[in-house]
Amino acid sequence: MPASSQTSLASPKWRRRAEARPTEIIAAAYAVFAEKGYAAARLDDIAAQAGVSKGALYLYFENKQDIFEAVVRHAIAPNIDMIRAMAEAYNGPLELLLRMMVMRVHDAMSFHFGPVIKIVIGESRNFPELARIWHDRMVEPGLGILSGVIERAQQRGEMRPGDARSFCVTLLSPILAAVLVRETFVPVGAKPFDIPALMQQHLDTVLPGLLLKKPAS
Amino acid sequence: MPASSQTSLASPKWRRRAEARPTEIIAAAYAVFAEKGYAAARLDDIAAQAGVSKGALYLYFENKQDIFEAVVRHAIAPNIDMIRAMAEAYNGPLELLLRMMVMRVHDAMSFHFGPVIKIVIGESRNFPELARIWHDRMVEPGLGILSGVIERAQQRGEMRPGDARSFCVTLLSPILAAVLVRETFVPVGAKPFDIPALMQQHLDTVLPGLLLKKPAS
Amino acid sequence: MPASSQTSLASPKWRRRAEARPTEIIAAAYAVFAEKGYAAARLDDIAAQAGVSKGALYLYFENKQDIFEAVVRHAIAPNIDMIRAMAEAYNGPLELLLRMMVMRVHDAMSFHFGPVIKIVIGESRNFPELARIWHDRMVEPGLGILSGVIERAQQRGEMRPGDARSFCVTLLSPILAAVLVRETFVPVGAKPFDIPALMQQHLDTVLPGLLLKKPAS
Amino acid sequence: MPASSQTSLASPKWRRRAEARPTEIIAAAYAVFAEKGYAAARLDDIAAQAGVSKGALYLYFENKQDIFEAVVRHAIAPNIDMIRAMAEAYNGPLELLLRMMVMRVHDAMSFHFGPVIKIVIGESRNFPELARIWHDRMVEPGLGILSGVIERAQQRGEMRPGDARSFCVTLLSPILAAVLVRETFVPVGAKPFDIPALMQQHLDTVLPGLLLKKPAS
DNA sequence: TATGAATGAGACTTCATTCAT
DNA sequence: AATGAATGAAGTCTCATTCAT
Repeated sequence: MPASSQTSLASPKWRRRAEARPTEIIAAAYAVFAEKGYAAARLDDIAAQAGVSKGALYLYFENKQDIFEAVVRHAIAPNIDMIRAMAEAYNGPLELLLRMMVMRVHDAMSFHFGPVIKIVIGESRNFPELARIWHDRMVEPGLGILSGVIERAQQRGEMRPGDARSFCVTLLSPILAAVLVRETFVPVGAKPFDIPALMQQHLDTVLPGLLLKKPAS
Repeated sequence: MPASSQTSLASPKWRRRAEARPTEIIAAAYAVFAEKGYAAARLDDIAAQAGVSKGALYLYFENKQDIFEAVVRHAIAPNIDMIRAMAEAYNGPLELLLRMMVMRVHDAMSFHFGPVIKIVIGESRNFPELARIWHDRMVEPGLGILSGVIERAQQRGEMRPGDARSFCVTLLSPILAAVLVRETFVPVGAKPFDIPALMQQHLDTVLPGLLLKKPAS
Repeated sequence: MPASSQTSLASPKWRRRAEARPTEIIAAAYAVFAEKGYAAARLDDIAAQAGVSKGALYLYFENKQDIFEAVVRHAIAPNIDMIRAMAEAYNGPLELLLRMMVMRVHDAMSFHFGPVIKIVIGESRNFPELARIWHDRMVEPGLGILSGVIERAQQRGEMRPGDARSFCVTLLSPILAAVLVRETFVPVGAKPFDIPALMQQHLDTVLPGLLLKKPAS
Repeated sequence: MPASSQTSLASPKWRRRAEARPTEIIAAAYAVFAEKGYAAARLDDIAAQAGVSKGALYLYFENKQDIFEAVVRHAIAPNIDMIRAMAEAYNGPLELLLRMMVMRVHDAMSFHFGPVIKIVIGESRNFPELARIWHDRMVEPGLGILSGVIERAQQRGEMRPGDARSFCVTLLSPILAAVLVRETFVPVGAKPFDIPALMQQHLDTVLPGLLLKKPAS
């Protein structure tokens, strides 16, 4: 197929800029990985879904794992940035900040992470690099931001003392549980949770035990 | 945990013990699945770890999925029974019951489920039957038992009103989160949680918001 | 295996005479081979159908091929003997003898050989020994007997001259064809032949061209 | 018949010829199936004989059965078309048409079907689809064409009355018998038939009993 | 004589990766 | 930059045969 000479100058067929390709592949890969899990996802399917040939994947990525790492990075980056920005920019009552941050994490988990985190969890033994990426870029920064907020509040006397990272778990883990239930068990017949209502009730239950009356300074 | 130590004394090479075989295979399979995940676990490895030939697996199980289902059933059965027994037999203060049940779930997750639930989660799309088993035998009964306790306490006026199943999530989800972190992220450098301490602090934070003063009857 | 002393005198459990076993196995094997063909027939099934253990097969037969050879021998022996007896004992008009012999072959093919000859044909490349048995014990003797009858009739001037073995083919091949059609194509929708009627019409058509008026001596 | 002789001149190692591949594979498969039968034919051998890797087979065929079905179709198609064309185009004496059609069938059986029909027969229980293909595309159309010729001749008073399909069996079955003998028993020592001579004698014997003097109209 | 658990070679099939074009 | 035919290693599963009891 000596098409190169013709294509390079005239082809209106391949006008699509090459820079868009990796993103398209990542989007396709997200969909396929979400549906099949890591091992069962076939590069054929990813290529077909992305509208490129199987060989083209290797122009942009090293191998299958590299593609999944890109998917993970893409899913993580904007969300953690947003959470960090929120924590830094906020300037209001503590309770509202906590509620907003929790809901922010909920949105991310619910709409962007669900299928991916399942794979990261399931394949962490075989592909520790995936777990490392997720930890280094999502778990650790996320916990750092929220526990920073908590620690500063503790220093101000607005929160009860205690291990800040554990408080993060108390606040956030229902999101993880609810999303995993939705992704894993609802398809086989589990009664779904109304996740926003669940989180509302959770925070209403938990926050009073965490927050201290601001000392009348 | 190879079974050789037990076998070596009872027989020169190996004695026929048809009844023990399935259990040995399940134990070996648990180990291999825990290490590799579902797809990457090789039947060769399971057979080798169980000390039998590859073909012998098929004397006791239909196929790979059947082996994993047996692993799941074995991991689940004793624990859910124990939790149910505890809820039915108990006859004391509510708070203590809740604390005991939560710690019971923690023990199960921590020592028996961790690696298995990761696989069930990761492979639920490809093997819904696994998710179904887990849901029908563990999630639904477990939630049923605990939410039953909660609802009865609500009727007695000992707990605040609200969706009982959501309260279960509030109580239990830190266990899931902590175990997943331990299994998934600690191996790649995450700072481990002191899970018992975390649970203690969690319950100390949450229970006061859940329990009502028993009306002075 | 010093079990003989006990079994030989007292055992009421194994009263069934050992001599019957091979025959039972052969009968079971006939059924299984007929249903599955050679390669797909499993010794498990043969053993189960015969009501013995798999290992027991090897007490009476060398291996799978040996079992099938026994099946072939059993299917052949009585039939070829009967045909030979008929040809030797007969003492009547030639046409009737020919009709009787053809119908005899038809009965054998129809009721005893059908499934077996299919296998012998299909596996002749892999197991030439099967083809050899069939040829040496069935085809060659059968053709010999019938062509002997024909040649003697030709010498007496009662049949037209020509290659006697080819005349055998003219007489007998419709049986083969009809049985193969019945065994092979009727199960997938072919309109079945009324084989006796077909053979009647065939002989009515063919015999006049073969037989000569006996010279009025 | 390896294809190397053809390939060696056109390309240094091997040129991409996607269109040729399936045909080459079918040719190789024909040879291997003919030698081994269905079950014993190994895809390794077919691939090696076709000069491709094992995996390449699956680029063109679904699985082993699909390959054999392609072999069957390839063997059948041209022959049945030719026979139909002959019956439709012919415009001469009936006896000559019958002789030509029988010899046409003989050529097909003798040179193209022999090994394949053996497998179809032998494996019809396990792979009814093979029998169905053969029946629907070869047996039924073939019988239809020839019995159509016979029925029209009967209506014209040129053939004796009787079941036309049974007359087909009378005419054609020696071909089947002779080819099966050649394929099955000659390799283990059977005296081979001179098939053309056999068919000549067969037709000379049978046709006089089938044909009627054309009424002097 | 009889068992049936156990073996292990070998088959089909899949799919990530490569490479000539 | 792009293709997609081709590879080949690896995995699951089957089953004839063996052997300790």
